[in-house]
Amino acid sequence: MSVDDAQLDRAFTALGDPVRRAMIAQLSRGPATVNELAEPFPITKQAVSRHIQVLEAAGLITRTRDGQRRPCHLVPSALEALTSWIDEYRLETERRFRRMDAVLKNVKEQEQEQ
Amino acid sequence: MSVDDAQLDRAFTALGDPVRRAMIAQLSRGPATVNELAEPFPITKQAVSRHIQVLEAAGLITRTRDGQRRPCHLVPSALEALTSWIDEYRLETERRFRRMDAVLKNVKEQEQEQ
DNA sequence: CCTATATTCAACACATCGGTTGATCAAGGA
DNA sequence: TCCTTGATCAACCGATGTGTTGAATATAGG
Repeated sequence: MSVDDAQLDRAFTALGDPVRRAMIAQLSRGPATVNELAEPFPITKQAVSRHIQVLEAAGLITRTRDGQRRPCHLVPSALEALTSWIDEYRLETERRFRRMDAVLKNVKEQEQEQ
Repeated sequence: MSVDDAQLDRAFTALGDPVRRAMIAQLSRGPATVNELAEPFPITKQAVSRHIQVLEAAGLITRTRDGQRRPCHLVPSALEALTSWIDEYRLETERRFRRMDAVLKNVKEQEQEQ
């Protein structure tokens, strides 16, 4: 299952900020509200609220309703889509490296036979 | 093996651009020069050169020297560092979901016993 | 030596990002 | 109803990102 290009843009860009990565880390331990997510950081709640909107637009989190609170929840499948994208190219590169190593090994053996 | 925070910033941000992701895809099929990487895009070589500098600063590629050319090579271990970071939090979230499912199942069973 | 090719540097324009403050909206509780 | 709390909206500011053009550097090759 693949995602569209613009969504990959948003997701990778979202992870390119240390505040948002820390939020991801916190949310992996359970849902949290804006206030709870804001607590560790020396920035305003408004700024945190916008970081959350970025994560939500990227599909990395979803939000529910609990009275006046809007808890955030991590979406593991969205994270999985990113690792899939990366792994496709990493694995292809590693395969290529192995093929190249094999070729070099053959060359060496032929040199020894001379 | 973990990387420092600023390097994660650069790497994830680097992947948050469709041009740079396309370059990663191309480099997974083999090394390429600035000119070769520029060919698919309707932008100047200078712009491509800077995209390459971003990828290099992020540690995602390295460059060698071949006469007047500067071929780029993908660094699979750098990609692996990113999937590791993501997987840590994805897997923790999935474990938590499974624990929650188990709890809900227990509640259901207790209700049936009443 | 002279020229062509590959790449990079420098300066600029414009958009987006990440933060602020102040106002606003929505839900709860005395 | 009134006040508090949680969250968001709007306007603004400085920094950064991505593109451009034009000049500079470095290597290859006649």
